[in-house]
Amino acid sequence: MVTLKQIAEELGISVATVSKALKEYSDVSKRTRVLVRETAHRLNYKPNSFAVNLRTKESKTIGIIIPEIVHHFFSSVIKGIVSQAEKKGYLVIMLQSNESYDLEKKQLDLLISKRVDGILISLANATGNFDHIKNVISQDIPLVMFDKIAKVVNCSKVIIDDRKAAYMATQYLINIGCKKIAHFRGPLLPQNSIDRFLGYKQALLDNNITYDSSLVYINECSDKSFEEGKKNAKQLLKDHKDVDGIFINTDLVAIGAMTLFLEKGIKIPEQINIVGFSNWFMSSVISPSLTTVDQPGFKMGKKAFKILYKEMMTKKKNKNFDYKQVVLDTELVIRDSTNN
Amino acid sequence: MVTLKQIAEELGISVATVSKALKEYSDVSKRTRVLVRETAHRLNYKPNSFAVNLRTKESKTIGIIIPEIVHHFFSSVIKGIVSQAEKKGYLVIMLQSNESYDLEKKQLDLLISKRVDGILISLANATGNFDHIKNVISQDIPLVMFDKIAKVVNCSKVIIDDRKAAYMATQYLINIGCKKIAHFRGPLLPQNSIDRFLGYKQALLDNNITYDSSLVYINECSDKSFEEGKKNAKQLLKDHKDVDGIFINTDLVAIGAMTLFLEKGIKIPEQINIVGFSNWFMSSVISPSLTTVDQPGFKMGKKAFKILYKEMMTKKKNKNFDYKQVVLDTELVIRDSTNN
DNA sequence: CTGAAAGCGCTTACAG
DNA sequence: CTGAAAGCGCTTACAG
Repeated sequence: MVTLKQIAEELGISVATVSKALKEYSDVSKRTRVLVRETAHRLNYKPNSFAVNLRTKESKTIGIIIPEIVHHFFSSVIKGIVSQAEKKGYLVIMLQSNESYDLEKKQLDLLISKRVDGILISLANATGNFDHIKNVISQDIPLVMFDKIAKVVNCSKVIIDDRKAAYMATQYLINIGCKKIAHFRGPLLPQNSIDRFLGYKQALLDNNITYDSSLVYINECSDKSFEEGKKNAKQLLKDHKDVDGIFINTDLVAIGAMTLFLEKGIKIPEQINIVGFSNWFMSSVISPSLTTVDQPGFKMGKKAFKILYKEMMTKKKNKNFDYKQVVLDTELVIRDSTNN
Repeated sequence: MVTLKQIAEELGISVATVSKALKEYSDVSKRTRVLVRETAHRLNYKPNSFAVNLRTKESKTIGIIIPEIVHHFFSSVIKGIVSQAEKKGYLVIMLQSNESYDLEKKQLDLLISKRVDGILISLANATGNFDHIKNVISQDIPLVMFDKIAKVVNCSKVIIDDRKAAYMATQYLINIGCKKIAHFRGPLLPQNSIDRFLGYKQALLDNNITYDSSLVYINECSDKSFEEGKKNAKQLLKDHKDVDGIFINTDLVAIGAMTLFLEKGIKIPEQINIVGFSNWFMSSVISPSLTTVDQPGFKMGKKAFKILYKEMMTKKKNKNFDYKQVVLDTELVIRDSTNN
């Protein structure tokens, strides 16, 4: 590999001058600058990033930790992050926590050891203690949480208003005439699962519909969403034959539920109205197509990187930054699984 | 950040000894070793990876370039790579070529500049010239291609036998009695698109069915697969009303086609048998479920990393390595979209 | 405008 | 068993 030294020797000048010429410093003569650049190009010189990192104390690399890669929403977020990062000359290291707290913690350590310039993270469902995150933040390493966040942690965040979105979805079911509305919520722990549930509950209360906890179904295992949807739907039919609407935490679970209903000959939306959450692209494609809350993954990824970038730049100038919380808009996409 | 120097000063010994103690070198007294380790732990010492990289000339990082992140198959491959890499202490930088040759080339340069220890790549559809890849290989940087490969490039590869798999799929359609079998192929360029087409063609020939090029439909734009499936299906109905089987390049396209047929009241599999390719998880879930070729993404990712790892280790010992080509098994998963 | 020098934080061959 | 020294390849403050 070609080094500055070799270019310097080739031209009979010093390494310092070569370095400066390559960086377009103004205190190098035009002649030298041109000569150096030509030689560098001819020898196919590429700066040794290891050395650059060591000197500048930056890696121009960020890390991202998500619970699950094989997931339409998360991969959209990643795409948003990677595309934006590339524009700014940053590379992205990807890690998957597998919804495990221990792994998440270990991976955070890994990224710190690698001395990434910043970290983007969406929490694992199993994460209930946030000391590992706080620890990173207290070291002044820029960190932005997205989607699955911890409200109690003080840092920048990019989210949607899950509560409001769930409220709107439930209100919509009420508006089209549903009287008995069930809710399939996700696992207990993650904040957005909680918020969607709270939105559902609030909408009922505001419309003078008594909240009935037996209408709320939990699905524990998030990597078997489709199956869980079927299971919950089956149970629902046993428990409450007269339910006429369901607000479901995630599209894939909703699709599972719809599949079961169709198998059982129950008509959607005539007998049961269904609203999902996430606007997974399959949801527009299945039959009947699914009414759902659109969750802007790509946009979220872009925004999260932008905030992180600002924090990294501010830190570089040794200034302090304020934490920012961005709430992205969601939209209820009305399709054929509800009776409109 | 704590450095070796600080530990050394704390204990009144040299940096060299601290370094060796931390690395469990045998020529350090037990007492010193223990002392150093305790102090390092107490001060929360983390080696500066920038300095380590510069000295050891490795980054313990690999790069991966894929055409598209938001894609079930590719995200499965990534998951396989990331999980395997983590086991061996490697971090993974992810880049997306967006099916663009120019981007792919630029990103390869980026990774080289970052001095990653190895590269995994699946080619963009637009890539027809392979000099950028050959250039990397000629620099002795370990590189493994997977799934979308270039046959003419001499390097390690992990693939499935697309041709054989397509042959089996087509043969199956023939076996269940199809007389006029169409094929929806992908874009023209990528090797696996070509191979699947050739497998289809060969199966026809071996069964004395005349190959008719008007039965082969191209879909150009790979990020609108579902729509392209519908479009091709529509065209097919106009061109060849009597087709009784279709072998389709990708599940998502197949699902698009099925959707159109169902809309037009055509019965699957009674009127048309459909076989897809990839075994996307939705394919088992839709109605009718889709017969398809299972393409083992997670396994492919793991295998690709393993081969890359071996090459990196061999290179480290300054030995030469032979290129390896691994062909993973595929399986025809028979479901309800074919008449069995 | 150019270059010598120091230093980033580590590792390792070598001397003692 | 310990440590001084050199060096990985850069960047930048400083002197001239």
